[in-house]
Amino acid sequence: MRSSEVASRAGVNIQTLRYYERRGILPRPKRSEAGYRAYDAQAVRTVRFVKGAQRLGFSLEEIDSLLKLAAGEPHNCDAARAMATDKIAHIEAKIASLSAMRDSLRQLIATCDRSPSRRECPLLDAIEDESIIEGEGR
Amino acid sequence: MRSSEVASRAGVNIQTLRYYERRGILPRPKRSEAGYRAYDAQAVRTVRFVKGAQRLGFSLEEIDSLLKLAAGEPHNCDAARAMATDKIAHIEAKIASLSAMRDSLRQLIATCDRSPSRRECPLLDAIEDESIIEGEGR
DNA sequence: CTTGACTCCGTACCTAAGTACAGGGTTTAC
DNA sequence: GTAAACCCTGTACTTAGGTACGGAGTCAAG
Repeated sequence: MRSSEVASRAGVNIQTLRYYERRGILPRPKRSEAGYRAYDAQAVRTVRFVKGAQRLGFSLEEIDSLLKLAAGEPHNCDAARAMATDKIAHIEAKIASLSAMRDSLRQLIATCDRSPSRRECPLLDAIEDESIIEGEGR
Repeated sequence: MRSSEVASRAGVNIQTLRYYERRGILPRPKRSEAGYRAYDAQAVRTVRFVKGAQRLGFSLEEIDSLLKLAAGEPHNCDAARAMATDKIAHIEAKIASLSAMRDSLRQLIATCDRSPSRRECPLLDAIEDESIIEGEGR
């Protein structure tokens, strides 16, 4: 697959592919005789994952570490488990905040026939400040 | 409460408060005789919400619309309900992706005593491309 | 009554994550 | 065999979301 095909299938710009390659997020693909990049189908999946994870609030650095983890790095099982456990904690914190937001909005829907100031939507309190103590989210 | 207190309580820079004010995300607070900003406790909650929502992948523009919704805008109940319903759909899509990511990582933990290449972690497929058809996420 | 710690404003700068451009080679379709 | 439509590289620009800087006013403590 050539650059433009991967790009259009994954819904990104061609330059973005090069950018990800430079960042080490997308592996350097094989090249044709003329030096053209020849991607496999995996590349599309990877890029889609990256874009999706970004929408969930992950930085490229975090996404990079998720990709490495999914690819079998680190080799050491205990280390891999520890990393995965840490990621899961972060993810569950996000899920908890989102669930609380959803519940607030449902409450708004239920009470929105009242005067606007009397509507109930405790959205501001939906997000507990769970920073997870700088345990770094790399 | 003066700027520095709000900033430190909410864990942001003072300049960030001014920036949010300019963006219309934080309401212009009352001023002291000398022109100093005098914030109420609500400001801290608002800023914390903004930072939390950003970690969940919302842009300031989206966050602005969530804040308005929570504050009783639009007045019209049907319009407010429609907006809230739309937000909920977006939020649930995020929750679904995050849940799938978490499950993938759990699977990794369960299978990580195998050789790294034999570990199972379908992380790349965890995020369905649910863009919600440009239904705008304002 | 001055020193240090705060505030104001406007403007300029920074980082992350792209995106575009210039100047060049390749491939395919007529 | 040449134009359209690709691709390459390196470098420069852009956007969102801040952050810092300069010059000036304020206020409490010694």
